[in-house]
Amino acid sequence: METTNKTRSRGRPRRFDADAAVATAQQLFHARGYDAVSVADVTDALGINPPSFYAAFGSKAGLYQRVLDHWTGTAAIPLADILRPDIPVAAALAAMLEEAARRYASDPAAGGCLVLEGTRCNDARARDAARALNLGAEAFIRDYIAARHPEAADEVTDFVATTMSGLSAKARSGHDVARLIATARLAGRVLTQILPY
Amino acid sequence: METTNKTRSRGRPRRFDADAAVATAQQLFHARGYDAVSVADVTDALGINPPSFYAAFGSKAGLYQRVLDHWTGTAAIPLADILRPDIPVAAALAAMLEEAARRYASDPAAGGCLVLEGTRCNDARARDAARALNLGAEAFIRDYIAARHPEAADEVTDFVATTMSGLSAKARSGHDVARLIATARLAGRVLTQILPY
DNA sequence: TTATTAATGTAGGTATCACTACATAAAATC
DNA sequence: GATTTTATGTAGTGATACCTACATTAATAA
Repeated sequence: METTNKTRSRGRPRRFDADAAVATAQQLFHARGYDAVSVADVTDALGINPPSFYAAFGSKAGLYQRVLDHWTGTAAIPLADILRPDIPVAAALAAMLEEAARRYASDPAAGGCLVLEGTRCNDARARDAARALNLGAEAFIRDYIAARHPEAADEVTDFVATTMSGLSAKARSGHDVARLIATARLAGRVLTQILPY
Repeated sequence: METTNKTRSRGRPRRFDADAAVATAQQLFHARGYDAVSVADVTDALGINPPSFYAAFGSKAGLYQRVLDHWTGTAAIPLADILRPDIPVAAALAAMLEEAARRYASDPAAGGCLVLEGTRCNDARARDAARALNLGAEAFIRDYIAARHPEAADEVTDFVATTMSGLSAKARSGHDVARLIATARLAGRVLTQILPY
């Protein structure tokens, strides 16, 4: 049994699998938050020593950036699939809120959205990285709404983004998936009320 | 000009005004969050040394408890005034959300709710103290709703609590008072829709 | 004034933080 | 097998976290 090392191009192979390390780090950051996870926690979980960590990731914030990239490709809500042009905007946004509720409560060890929680940490680099990702997602939502309801796009985007922040916060403070979905459905009612098509 | 020292009972008077210190600490905690404020930050702001700090407050978490108590008496949303029995429940809850939006964005240096943000810090004692206060507020809201709409109380309480968490988070990430109020009004529409009286 | 009691200032203790210098070991190339 | 290259293990750096021992100063009581 040997490591795969699919990503090596030339030279020596890596002694530990950086991709698997990113996945492990993602779990840690999601479960405890960026600030509460120390580099020692990560190196212990990976069974490596600090020099290996810094050779691979450069810094704790560098690892977090890698985690966010991995998360975007694997665990992010697929907005492009949910926000479909062939259904009413309100229905799509309501589906997005429900999907958020499901995901935020899906992992009992974690809770909340990795990115939204990351926007609140105390390290400037990690916070800015998470905020950039969140701003991108909100811009995508806004554009989707604006295509059919340009006059309501800003307001409705703020509403759904605020609701998602609240859902993430409540997921972290213990609300289970049923309570989160009930809340998401109530928020969805506003959308069907003000966005007729 | 001398210090008032209203709270001394017997023995030596205090050399610094602990009540004023709590107010200063409240500003620091509200502006930067519990984790990001160090004891050194507090002692520097107060012009005192660590022994005086620990003689007065016992610990950083002890100071935070005092701050929460002070906040309850001065800066908390007056739920008992807003949640009136002589107006429709939906109108009262909508007014509460709007008032939250106003307060969360009122201090440009702070942002968000001191208590809601405190429930997310990394110190167990401080977090539990903030959570206890938050749970008490939510129980008050739930009882208010249940008096006229017992079957909807749990669900609606979750919805307004989640909305307030979202408003606090968005206040911290830069939404101004106008955006927060617009979001609060949208949330309020759901309430008038499902709570007829 | 003297004795007592309380708050302060100086200085430091212990732990943990992110991060690194350096020598060693292991893997690939020749 | 010998050489080169790279990741690793040991150990530790400087900064900062919360908190405290102890001697001193100041304010009250006697």
